[in-house]
Amino acid sequence: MSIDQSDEMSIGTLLFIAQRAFEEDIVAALHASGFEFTLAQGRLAARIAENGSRLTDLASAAGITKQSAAYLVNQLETAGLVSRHDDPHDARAQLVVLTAYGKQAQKEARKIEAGIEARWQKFLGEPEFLALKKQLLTLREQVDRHDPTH
Amino acid sequence: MSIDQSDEMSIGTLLFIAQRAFEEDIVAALHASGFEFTLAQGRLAARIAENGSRLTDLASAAGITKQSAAYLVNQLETAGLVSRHDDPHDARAQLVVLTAYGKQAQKEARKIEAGIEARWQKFLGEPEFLALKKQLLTLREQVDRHDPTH
DNA sequence: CCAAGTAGTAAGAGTCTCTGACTAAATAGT
DNA sequence: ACTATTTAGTCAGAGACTCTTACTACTTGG
Repeated sequence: MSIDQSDEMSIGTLLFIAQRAFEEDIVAALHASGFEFTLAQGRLAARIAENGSRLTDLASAAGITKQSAAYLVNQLETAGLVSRHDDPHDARAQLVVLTAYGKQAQKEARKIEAGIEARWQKFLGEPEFLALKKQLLTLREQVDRHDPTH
Repeated sequence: MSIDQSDEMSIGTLLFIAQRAFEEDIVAALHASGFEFTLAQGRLAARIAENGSRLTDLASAAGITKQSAAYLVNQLETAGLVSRHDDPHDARAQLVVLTAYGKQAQKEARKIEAGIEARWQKFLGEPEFLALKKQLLTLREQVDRHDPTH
């Protein structure tokens, strides 16, 4: 975000435009495929690990409070996309796990994502697209305070 | 946004992480400099042209409804960052213009932005950083439905 | 001059997020 | 073991942002 003119667009604004276009395309395509969820729900669901994730970890990964994460997990649960299970190793904790339906949504989301990436790769050229991803990955290592590898 | 594992991070998620880090850094730095505004206010203010912008154009550029834009402009006006003027060429329209204080905030925001960009450039290397910006700019031409050059 | 389109407002609801305060379980240091 | 601290999650309430629907006023193109 910035306060500047549109003809001197900052990298923040450029990231914003690309990022939102990506998200909107996914939500629209998922909607067209019969899956109904919101941006915030999707962002959280995207961070659920294969064998389940703790609420606190999801919140941290998504960069929101655990209260906000709980709100979203409740909605995903109501929608039948995730279920909660007690963590066998910690009686305080739960594991949020994708249901079969949730995994179906995940599969569809991945397919849609791959389609968008393929389209973008065509716009930019393959080497440029791969370079873009690589640079964003490098950037993430520097800026993501929730990066699990930190 | 996606539903996938963190170790197979999509470009959407990577864009999200970088974009949010950028915005959060700016808001935090502006706050430290004594300017108080929110992400949404800043995103809108960033799109106000030198000689003023119409509410509808701001809304379109920011990708929100004109009602939402009006809500944000009201807040920016209350905070003394912008003022509204009648458009001399169209009695229906207004021009939203940065006040002197708003321009001061703009100047500060640009300085902060430049600092973040410099830091990122150091992380990535200059040619890689410039390539990143160029690729994002190309992407914008393809995906931004609100691009004025479309 | 009239029909259609455009700029902006008004009211109200929905979504997402936060802060502050809390319970219960785990853990570290006596 | 016992206690203090930390961690996982919940509850309640408020605030920020956005949307939809409906409207007024002005402009523009026949």
